Amino acid sequence: MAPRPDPAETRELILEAARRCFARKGYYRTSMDDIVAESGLSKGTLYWHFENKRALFLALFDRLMGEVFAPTEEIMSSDAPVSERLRRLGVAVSEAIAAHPEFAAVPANFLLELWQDEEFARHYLAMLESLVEQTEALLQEGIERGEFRPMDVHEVTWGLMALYDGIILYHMIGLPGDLKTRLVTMTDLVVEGMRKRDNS
Amino acid sequence: MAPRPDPAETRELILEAARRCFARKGYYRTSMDDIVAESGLSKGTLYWHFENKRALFLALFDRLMGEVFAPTEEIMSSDAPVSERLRRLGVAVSEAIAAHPEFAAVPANFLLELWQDEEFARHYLAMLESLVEQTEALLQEGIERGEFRPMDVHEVTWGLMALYDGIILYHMIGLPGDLKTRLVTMTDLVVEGMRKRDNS
Amino acid sequence: MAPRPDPAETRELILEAARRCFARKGYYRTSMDDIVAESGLSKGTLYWHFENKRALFLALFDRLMGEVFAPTEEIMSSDAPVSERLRRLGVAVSEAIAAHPEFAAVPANFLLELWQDEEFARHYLAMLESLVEQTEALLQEGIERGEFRPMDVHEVTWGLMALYDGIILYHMIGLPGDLKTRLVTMTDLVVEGMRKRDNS
Amino acid sequence: MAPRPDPAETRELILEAARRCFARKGYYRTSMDDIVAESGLSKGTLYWHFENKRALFLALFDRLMGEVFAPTEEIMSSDAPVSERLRRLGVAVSEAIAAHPEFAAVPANFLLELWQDEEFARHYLAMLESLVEQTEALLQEGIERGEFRPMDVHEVTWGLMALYDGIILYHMIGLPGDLKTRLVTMTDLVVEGMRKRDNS
DNA sequence: CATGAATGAGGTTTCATTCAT
DNA sequence: GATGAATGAAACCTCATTCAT
Repeated sequence: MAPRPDPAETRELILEAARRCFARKGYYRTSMDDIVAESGLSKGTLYWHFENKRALFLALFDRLMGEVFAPTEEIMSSDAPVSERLRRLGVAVSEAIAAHPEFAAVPANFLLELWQDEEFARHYLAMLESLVEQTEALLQEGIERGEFRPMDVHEVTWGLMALYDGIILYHMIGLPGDLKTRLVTMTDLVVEGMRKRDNS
Repeated sequence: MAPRPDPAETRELILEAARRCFARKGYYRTSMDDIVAESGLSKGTLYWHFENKRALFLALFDRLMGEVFAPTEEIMSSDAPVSERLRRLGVAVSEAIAAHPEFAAVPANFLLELWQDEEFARHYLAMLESLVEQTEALLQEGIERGEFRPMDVHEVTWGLMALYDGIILYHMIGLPGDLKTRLVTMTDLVVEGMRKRDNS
Repeated sequence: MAPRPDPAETRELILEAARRCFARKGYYRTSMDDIVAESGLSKGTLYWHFENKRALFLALFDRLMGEVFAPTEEIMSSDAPVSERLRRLGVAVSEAIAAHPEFAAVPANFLLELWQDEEFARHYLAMLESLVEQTEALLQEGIERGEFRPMDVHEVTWGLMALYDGIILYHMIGLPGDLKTRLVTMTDLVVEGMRKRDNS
Repeated sequence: MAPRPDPAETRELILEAARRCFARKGYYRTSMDDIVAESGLSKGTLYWHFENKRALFLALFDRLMGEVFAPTEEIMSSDAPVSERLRRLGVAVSEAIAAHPEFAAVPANFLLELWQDEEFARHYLAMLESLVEQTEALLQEGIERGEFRPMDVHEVTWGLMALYDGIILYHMIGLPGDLKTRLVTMTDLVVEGMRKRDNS
């Protein structure tokens, strides 16, 4: 007899296949048949595990965001100087992406769907907001410790997010340059820009 | 029969209708039928003026990028301090986008939905590269004038591009915050980070 | 829902519907919608079983050619006089065509509408060549047995093919006359023309 | 001022362009736009000279058939032996085709349309019948002169037509071999098959 | 006579989803 | 749990034809 397959494993196979497909061709250009072919499973199985294409994408997104942001919490709560912690964040993110080179495209795709899709939008914002809160607290700490000048912490936090997403996006679409170098360079510049000057 | 319309005007009607549609629903979710309905023209007319959906989008993209980047040249070649010119760039871009609220989504579409498309990618890169060259020259001038510390001009230029695209993207997808404020705030932070310190 | 039908049977239904449609209107004038209507199936089903219209036609063609040429091998390898075998071939072909009155138009379609198509041409040639080889061997045997005068076997074989296809074509397009009579009459004339004369 | 173009010349240009297009791609795959491009004229001009695509094709067909069959009358009414005249017919046809290598495909295309198009059918049959009558008379003369055995003249005439069309068709679709050789070889074989034997 | 933009019905194909087995 | 054939709406695109200039 064929060994009865483990459902959790099947789910895994689907997610991995979907990850490869979405990374290769994006959300719209990936068909369920593509994922069927990539996974070696059947169409019915896909629909048994995931309600529809969107739900499959959403599940994948959750897991990917988890992997990318897993190290952040630890870094943020260390007691190194804030500027040092920010730089380490850049390094951590770039390493997470480098470790999964092909999956990295998915968040960009996600934004695509997000934009004008209520369900997605709520989902993504929730995720982003927790990250924003942590970063705001980090910057605030920097100010209180006297590392940074006073500033609009909320504004700069969103600016940093946008900077990171922009750099990651450029990386995904194959623009030239090294991801880690660019993340660190730009983080350092912004950190330097925030730093308290002796004469100020 | 109806009096013969001016072909150039027809082309315009199509582009405007397409702009509204793409801004509303994105590239993939907009069908040629949507544009037909929005324009009030016939499908044959659309295909008479544009080879296919992709070509229509590309034509639209070109024109939009032109509008957004039209003011940059003038700003870049002024003789104000480089840091001042950079800040004005941010202002100019945000105003161009604000002036055409509904069209602005199109470039984001381009990046998000179409980066898998070789033809599109080449097209966009060509456009970006000219901007990169100008910016590199600007930063170089800043260093030579003693405004900025020495740095890897190429790297920072791409980082600035990514920063701008990230901020614009966040704006397009409706994340909270004011576009101009954010562009200026972040530009200033980076400029401050590049600035030559008295004691360095 | 309807009880699950047998896929092989579905394929059969499609082929039969296509056969009727192509016979009625030819390849180009038959739309996939025509075949959908004729088969009572859905468009998706057609495309599940056949990659595209061309592939459907090709599959149909293969089967029809198979039916028409099935009896040839047996006839060719009998030990009757070669001239007798050639005449029997004509009879067999005309009977195969008469047995499937409505399908017969498809090969004509093939030749007339699709000879510009590389893929089709290759396909047809492969089929024809095996037939050509057999016929060449047959004529050669006729010469060696002293039934026929020496001749350019290759040239005459292709001439016979063309004769048959011409006659079948005229039959398909409804020109007057009886298929079998004409095939046999012309075969006999050519055979007579090849025959060794006592005084030569 | 531009010299006013001669309408007859324009008509000629259209027919020549159409000939090239139809020969290249067949009737259905040739679009009016193809002919517009090939001719360098405008769509309106095509429709001013010809009512529609079909009428254009028909006009072209007439002229081509005229060119191919122009020499037949003279040959048929010579007083050479009938067998010799038949052979000359084959030569004449092959030379007419060789002289216009690219137009030759059109008659085959014509048959395609003919098949199931009443208007075309009438047209083609009228042309063919005049040829059939001449050929029947020729064969009859051959019998009366004692060159040929008695036979069903009508049947053999249609058989010869089919033979010629088959050979021409094979030539058009690019099957191997030389057109003239094949026409002559097969004509001779059939003539030989009709010839009165000394001992019969 | 000539032009070419405009038309719209109709073509082929794709694809997310369902459901009997 | 798993399968894969079946569905049909909807996508993109073609093209013969018209007609105001």
